[in-house]
Amino acid sequence: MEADTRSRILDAAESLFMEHGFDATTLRMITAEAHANLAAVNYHFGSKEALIEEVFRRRLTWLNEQRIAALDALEAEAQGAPLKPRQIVESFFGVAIRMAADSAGGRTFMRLLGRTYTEPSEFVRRFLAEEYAAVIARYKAAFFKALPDVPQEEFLWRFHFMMGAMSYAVSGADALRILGPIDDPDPEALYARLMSFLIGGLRAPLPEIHSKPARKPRSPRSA
Amino acid sequence: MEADTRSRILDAAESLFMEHGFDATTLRMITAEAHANLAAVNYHFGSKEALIEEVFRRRLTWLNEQRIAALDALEAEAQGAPLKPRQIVESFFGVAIRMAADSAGGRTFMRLLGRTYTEPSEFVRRFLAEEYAAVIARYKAAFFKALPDVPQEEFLWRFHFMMGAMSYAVSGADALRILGPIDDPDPEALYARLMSFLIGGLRAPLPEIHSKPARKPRSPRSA
DNA sequence: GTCTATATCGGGATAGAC
DNA sequence: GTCTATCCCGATATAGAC
Repeated sequence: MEADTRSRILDAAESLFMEHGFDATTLRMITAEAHANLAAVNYHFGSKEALIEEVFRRRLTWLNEQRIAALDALEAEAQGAPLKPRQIVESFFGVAIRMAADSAGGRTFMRLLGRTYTEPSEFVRRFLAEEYAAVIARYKAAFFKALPDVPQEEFLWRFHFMMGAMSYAVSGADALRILGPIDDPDPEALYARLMSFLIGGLRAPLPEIHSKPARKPRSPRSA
Repeated sequence: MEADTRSRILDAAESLFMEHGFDATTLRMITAEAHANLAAVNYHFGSKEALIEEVFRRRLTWLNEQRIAALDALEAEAQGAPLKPRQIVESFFGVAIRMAADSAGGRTFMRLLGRTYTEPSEFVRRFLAEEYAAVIARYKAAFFKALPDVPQEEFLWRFHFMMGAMSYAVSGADALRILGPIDDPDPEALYARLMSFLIGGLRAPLPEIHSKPARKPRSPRSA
């Protein structure tokens, strides 16, 4: 608990960003929680925006390195043969679920990341795209090789859907409570549940793209 | 485009909330976009918080009524027999995808809704839970009847995962662009893709809950 | 119902002592 | 590296004329 000021600020910011969002979180809240002085943020990071970037960078870099290392290991073992989809899914999302299971800030961070992924805030999304570029390229290649029968565009959407399911998975029981009372699952169970679901979705029969022109009643624009 | 002031404010707020989030969106931005006076928000809605609620209410009430009507129709036709999972999924998520396909504010609203669902902001989440209570109860019952072999807790998680996939689906190409360049799909194609994925996930083999104690390398807490 | 003007507050950032 | 004090800005909300 008594890390240096810089780390305490990052921990506090991560937690408060998750709970209140970027804008609603003030530097005053952060420094109060971190038992640091208000001016310390600008001293250590230069600006609030730079602090946000650093909150992501310190964990995301590590996370994606783990993913690439996991893929390296799988591909070395396969000796050029295509991997099983299940292996690829497990290596990509497993690393994330494991981080989310980390009792320290890992869970908080993964929830924050999932929420941020769809936020339209220009500067955060550009930053994320850069951080992800390398790992995405590797996994796309691995998936395309493993699933040659799935059109690439179809696969990209399924990957996107998987990210959505994963994001809600780590966002956890808080959100789920809208569906009704439920226990917070232990991480192993959550991992198993999510993997079944993801593999099921990934391997589902391909859709008929020219499908039904679903009835479309007019939606109201005002009360 | 020349609706009354109240509607113009709701339209502008919906769009700006989606783009910038609740806190980053100021009443000044809203009234400027709506060609209304700054004081008009407080006159028509009383406060920013009440405005936020009204933005959700005006579309969500209708959306969930459609869902219940769709389920009523299916159950009437089935005459007491369990529905097919596919029918239930299509009626719940189909209504949403159709609203998202609406060229007016529907798409904006669905994106906003998906993002808000996992936001921890107390007051919005409580509000959403109330708005959803009736429809969730109905759909839970229908699913439990249709899938008696799936444990209820397992199903709730799968429902939650489906909501996540759906949320990312409507959040659309903006977020997907992190995965690489891709066309904005036409709504029919998106609908077909998502349904395949959701059904595949919902019907996946049940996970082994006592599964592997995934290796857990330590994650870093600071740079 | 719509405007202008303003009260009140709290934000990010910085200067400069220690 | 850490503090106090402060600048400057823009936020929500309201008062009161029209």
